[in-house]
Formats: sequence, C-alpha cells, structure tokens
Amino acid sequence: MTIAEVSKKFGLSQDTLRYYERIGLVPSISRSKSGNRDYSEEDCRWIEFIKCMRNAGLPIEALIEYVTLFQKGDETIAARKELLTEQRKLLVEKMDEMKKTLERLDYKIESYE
Amino acid sequence: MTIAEVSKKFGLSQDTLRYYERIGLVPSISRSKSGNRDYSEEDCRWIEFIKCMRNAGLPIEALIEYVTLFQKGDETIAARKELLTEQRKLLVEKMDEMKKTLERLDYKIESYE
DNA sequence: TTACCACTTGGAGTTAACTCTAAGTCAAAC
DNA sequence: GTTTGACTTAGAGTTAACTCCAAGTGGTAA
Repeated sequence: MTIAEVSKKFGLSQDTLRYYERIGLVPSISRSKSGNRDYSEEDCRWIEFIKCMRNAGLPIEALIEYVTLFQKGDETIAARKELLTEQRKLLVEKMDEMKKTLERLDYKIESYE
Repeated sequence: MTIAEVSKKFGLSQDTLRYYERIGLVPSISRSKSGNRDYSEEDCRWIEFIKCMRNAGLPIEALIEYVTLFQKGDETIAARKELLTEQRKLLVEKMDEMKKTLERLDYKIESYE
C-alpha cells in the first residue's frame, strides 16, 4: 500500500505517517524499488493500533517505548505488560476526571433551562 | 487571598494563575494597595471551575469564551448554554473513544498473562 | 522529451498550554 | 537602613505533536 492509501484508510495525514515513522512510533516501512514507502498488512495493523491509542490520549513517548520493546522480542513481555498496565491506570484516572466534569456540565446546563 | 495561597489551594502554579488572568480565562483579579493580587471568594470559585474543566481537557479557548459571555450578563445565557452543550458533546465523544481503547488495553493486558 | 504528479528527504514552522527569566517594587525583619 | 522574600510586569523559552516547505527523484502521459 502507498502512503496515500494508508493515509486515506486511517484518516492520518501523510505528514503524520512520515513523522510517526521518523520518530520510531511505527516500525520502519520498507520501500519499493523507486524508493517509495510500501506498507504491509502488519504495518497497517500497527498504524491502526497507534491511532486508537493516540485517540485516547496515550502519549507518543509511551507508545514509542512499547514499539521498541515489542521489537526486542519475547524477553520484553513483562515490561510491555507493565507499560500497558500503567497507561491503563492513567486512562482510568482521566476518565474518572472527565466523568466528574460531565456531571458538573450536565448540572450547569440544566440550571440554564 | 494571595497568589501563593491560591496556588497551594488549587495546585496550580503561580505562573499558571497569572497566565490565566492575562489571557482572560479568569476575570481580572483586584490588587492590594501594594499592587499584589488579592483573590476574592468568587475568584476562587472561578479558578476551581476552570481547573475542573481543564482537567477534563476542555480547551482554554472555549473557556475564555464562556467567561467572556458570563461577564456580558444575562443576555448571553442562551449562548453560554449552547457553548456548554457543545463542549459536553465533545467530552462524551472523547470518553467513548477512551472506553473503546480501555477495553482494547484490557484485552491486550490479559493476553500477556 | 518534456510536462506532470506522487513521492522522497531534511529541516523549519505552528499551535496549545504553559513555564521561565530579568528587572523592578514593596513591606517587614534584622 | 539595608537586606530578604514575596510579589509585580513584559516578554522569551519550552514541550508535545504535528504540519509545512523546498529541493529533488522516478514513473507515466501527451
């Protein structure tokens, strides 16, 4: 798949896709004979995963670390699990904050009736 | 209340409190005779409100608009309600994304057992 | 064979939200 | 009466996460 196709498929700009690769957030993509990126199925799965995690606000830095660990193989499974568990904890905390704020907004909106 | 007290009370840095005032996110704070900020009870309520909204990720720009409308008096009530309703919608959307990601994280963490 | 278009790279620019610095003022303590 | 420490201001610097730009290349179409 070309960068244009991947960009369209996942709704990420070509610049963002190149940026993610440059910083190591996505494993490096192989090139066609003319030097253009050629995304594999697995590359696409990574991109979809990263997009989902970023949408929920997980920081790029943590995701880079996850990808890096992944590439080091099975001996990093414990570390990967720990990383995800920590991010999960932060996510739940954030959601709790948001829930409180949502209730407050609801109350405020109602009082504007 | 001095800026030091407000900073401690709400866990916002003095720089952040000054910044919020400068950009109009908090109504301007009156000064003591020596020129220092003297926060009233109402100022504190604003700061607590802003902090709560910011913790949930509401953008500063939207909050400035809300404060500005508030200061214009009762004729802006409809606009204020609309603004809050829009932000509420965005908040719910974000929470939905996060919920999906949380489920995915849970699944992934479980599969690492 | 020249024009076009999608791609490449390295690097600079942008945005949101702070955070820090420098130079100065004021009141209280020593 | 000078030093200390909390404050003031304007403005510069930082960080995360993109986004844009310029200069160049490779394949296709007129």
